[in-house]
Amino acid sequence: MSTKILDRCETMGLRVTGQRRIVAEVLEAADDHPDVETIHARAAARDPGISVATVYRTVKLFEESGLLERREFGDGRARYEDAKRDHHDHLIDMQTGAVIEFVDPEIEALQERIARRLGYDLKGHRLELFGTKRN
Amino acid sequence: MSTKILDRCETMGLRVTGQRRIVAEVLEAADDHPDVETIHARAAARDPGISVATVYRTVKLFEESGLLERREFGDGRARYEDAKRDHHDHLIDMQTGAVIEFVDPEIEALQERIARRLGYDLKGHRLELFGTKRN
DNA sequence: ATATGTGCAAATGGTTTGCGTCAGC
DNA sequence: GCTGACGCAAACCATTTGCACATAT
Repeated sequence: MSTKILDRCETMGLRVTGQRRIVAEVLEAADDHPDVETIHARAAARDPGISVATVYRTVKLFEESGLLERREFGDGRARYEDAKRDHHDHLIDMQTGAVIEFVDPEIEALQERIARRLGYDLKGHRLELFGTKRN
Repeated sequence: MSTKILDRCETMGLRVTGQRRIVAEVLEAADDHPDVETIHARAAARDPGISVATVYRTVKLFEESGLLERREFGDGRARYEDAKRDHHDHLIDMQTGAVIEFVDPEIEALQERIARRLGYDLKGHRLELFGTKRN
């Protein structure tokens, strides 16, 4: 399967509209973690007529279809990124809002180990690990 | 310093009102992670006249004073817990909303190590670690 | 041709705030 | 008594939704 969001969109049998094409391409090109307002701004640069409501509907659809992943970093708005990127986690500076991406195999093991330690059944569920550290 | 929220509230020089006393006691007694609506419900059981606005103002004040810690688990509402409890982190089941508390010294080291690896200055900042795992 | 997507504006849900009144110190 | 807290209702902000019209297939 192609790595492009738009192609996966078609593969999923979703209708390909002008707006969806643009939202897909915006997120394809993004190397950050844009919120809906930002996605809309970037999309509007290509099609000034696109509405925020459509962006909201589109990212929600894409997320439910597994094309995008929704992130919530505690600032009240959702952020999105291409689901097909290599797996990674995030470290957020709550003072500055800076987002640090990283990959650490230990986290994966840790999550599974902790859940297992507590007798928790993992099948089909998504687990989010929230760790806090004050310095 | 006493371990009771109310005492720390006084120590901080905050005015002790009937409502603040109740909110402090509600969170003192809580062994879960109540959101504002829940805190208000529990508080209203003692003083039916207490308003949600006051609960919002109080938990915010307490958080800024370091008496409480605010948590956001991705469901759109903030949750609070006593800041003086032993340090721990959280694992959330995004399907059921189940909150699993755990302590794991590796997470601490991991957070510091990752930030350091990236040349990030930690001083005075609070870092949140967000890890995702699908099963 | 028909089912589905879009834009607009109104509605929602959590949280904040202005204002007049009340209470802690 | 003065400063700050409370209750109420309106305001806010991110997100969702109803409806009339437009468009992909």
